[in-house]
Amino acid sequence: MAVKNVTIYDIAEEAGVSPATVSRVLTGSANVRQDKKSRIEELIQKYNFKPSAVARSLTDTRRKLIGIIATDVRNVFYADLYVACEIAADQLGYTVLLLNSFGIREMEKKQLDKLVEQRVDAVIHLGGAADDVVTNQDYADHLNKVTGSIPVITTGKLDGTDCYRVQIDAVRAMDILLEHLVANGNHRIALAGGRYDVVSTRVKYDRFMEKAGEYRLDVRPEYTDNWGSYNIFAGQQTMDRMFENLQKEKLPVPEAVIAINDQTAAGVIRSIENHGYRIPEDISVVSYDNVDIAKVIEPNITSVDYDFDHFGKIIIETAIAAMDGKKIDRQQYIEPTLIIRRSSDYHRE
Amino acid sequence: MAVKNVTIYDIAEEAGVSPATVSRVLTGSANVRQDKKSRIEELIQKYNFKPSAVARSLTDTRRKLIGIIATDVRNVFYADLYVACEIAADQLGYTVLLLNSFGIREMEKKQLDKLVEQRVDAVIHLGGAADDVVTNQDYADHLNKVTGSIPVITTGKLDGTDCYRVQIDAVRAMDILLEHLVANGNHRIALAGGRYDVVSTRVKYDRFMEKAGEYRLDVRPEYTDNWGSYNIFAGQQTMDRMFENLQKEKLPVPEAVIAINDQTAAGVIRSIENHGYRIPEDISVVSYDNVDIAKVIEPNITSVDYDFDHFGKIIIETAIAAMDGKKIDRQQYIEPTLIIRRSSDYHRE
DNA sequence: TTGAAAGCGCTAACAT
DNA sequence: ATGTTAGCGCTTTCAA
Repeated sequence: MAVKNVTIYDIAEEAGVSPATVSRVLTGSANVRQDKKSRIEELIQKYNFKPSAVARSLTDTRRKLIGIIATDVRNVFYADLYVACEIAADQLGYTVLLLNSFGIREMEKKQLDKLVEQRVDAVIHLGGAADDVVTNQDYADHLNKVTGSIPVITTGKLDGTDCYRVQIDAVRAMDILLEHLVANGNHRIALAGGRYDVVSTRVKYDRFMEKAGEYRLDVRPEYTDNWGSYNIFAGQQTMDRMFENLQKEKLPVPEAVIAINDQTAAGVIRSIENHGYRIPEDISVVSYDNVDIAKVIEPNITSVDYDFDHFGKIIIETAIAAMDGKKIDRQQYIEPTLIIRRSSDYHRE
Repeated sequence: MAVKNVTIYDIAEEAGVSPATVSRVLTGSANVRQDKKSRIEELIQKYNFKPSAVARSLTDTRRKLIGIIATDVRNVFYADLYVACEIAADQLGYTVLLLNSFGIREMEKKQLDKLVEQRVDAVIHLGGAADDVVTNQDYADHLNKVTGSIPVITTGKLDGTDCYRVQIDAVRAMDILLEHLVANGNHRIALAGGRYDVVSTRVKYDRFMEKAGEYRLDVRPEYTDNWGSYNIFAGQQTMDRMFENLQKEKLPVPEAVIAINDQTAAGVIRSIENHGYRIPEDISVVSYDNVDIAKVIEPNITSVDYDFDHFGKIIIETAIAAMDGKKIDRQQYIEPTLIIRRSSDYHRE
């Protein structure tokens, strides 16, 4: 434990060269005579010497470290996206430092400070404050203090800050779902789950309303205003409540339900089955994210896919381009794709 | 972007004091006259100055950074444990650096090197090589090169290395399940899922066999040797296969199934229902880990809980104690608890 | 209570 | 091709 770390000086001394020469073979920044080079490399092997990234980044200015603030990696959506970022970063020679905020604003600020102290080269902000329909001013102020020196990339939006947005095209995500459902003869379509103050959710809602006329949808608050959360329990509750309201108003059950994500869809499916309806024959169910549960639930769920690998890659590339001072769009969109599965694979008359 | 970072010198100059004094108020390591102190603190506020953890740890030797190598955070088990570690570390003033190995040995070595370069104060190894019933010698050698200077903590085992083990008491975990099942009149008990070369799985298997006589269990390979993986698909396949084999041998279906984890149990449940049996009336199902899916699947699954918060805390405390050179047990056990739910809440005659 | 100065491990500019 | 030197931003003796 108390063993002193080997340094470049130790190697230099034993090899009978200067520290600079050792540094040169380490970085490959300049030519070194073959015999010296071999000698040095042997010593490096012998002591299993790894140059300190800490000392290195003191001069380098570039730390090769990207910070990520995520709401909670225990949520598959963030886990998938985080891993995609980690892999993309690794391939470009960067390391990623993950910090969770658990949806707590104070925590987000604290984690941001931690990243600044670590002198990360860029900050990636997933969820949390970036999800707010109206950005928290206090957080924006806090962010603006660092945004001058470190580029910030987010998948949501942070109004009043100078950040880069790489986001799912939520409008398109709603469109492909509607096209699919309408093409299958569904016109009484319900929305389930999600919070009204989350920007990606709101965009989808607004788009649904925008398209309702064109597609001749049977729009009523009983079908569309079923807010909730993003998990399986909430999904089930939300759907139970919808059934209750519909019965009260003597309205027919929907022909299709668009759940805000796959977990919610799983809950919705449970509720529908508990109420004695078949999926997709009586009611079709579709949702967003295409995470594992969509492939696992019975029936398998039709879901909108974002290609996380690609998503993460774009995020990391944007971060690196931004720190390199390259000109890049402040706003980029991820194209969603529809994966059709049994839960909606049914044509209604 | 190109904005130069504020340093302790800038603050010192503007405050009309020496850098050392600024450092003193930053660390609180020595008294500073109140008026100077206030002046400095104001400046720190004004520039939103955060001392560089990089420069700091160049002198400090202590980086306040703990590295974690996990198999894959997209797996809830690791996500839960990772988050518990992150929280525990944060409370003790440490930051955690997560790297995934995706079960690839080469990747594990590479990630370990990355952590060494980052000069983490300790390494926590979750899964991967630490899960092997017989430790990979190559990896052990690689690890031994660092283990002299950095303490390594694992939840599995790494034979031939000088690491600390904080592990779930797998023997006890099997015992409480057996006690519960036998008390409910189950004697024809099957095992489902898991790989034979994973140490925690093997320990459970061995313990089951050890206890079989005492509990008068109906032991046959058709019931006990149903190896598989750790996910829902594998769970379903494994159970399907078991049914097939039992029918072939004209053996009765089991009264209870112990699945290797909750995901596997979810698959097992699906298979059982597909075969027309009721849970728990015809067959009880129990499993390990007590992650979300156990509370969500219908019927809810009886599962062995490890209290991840506590588990993570012990891991982090062990890491810190080890780097402080304190004497701690090389092997510590996490006590499992049984959470009884509907999937096994049935007394058989 | 405070400042000057050295040092942490590395890289890079400048000489040679 | 290689060594010397300065410097990165901080902490920590050592003096005063």
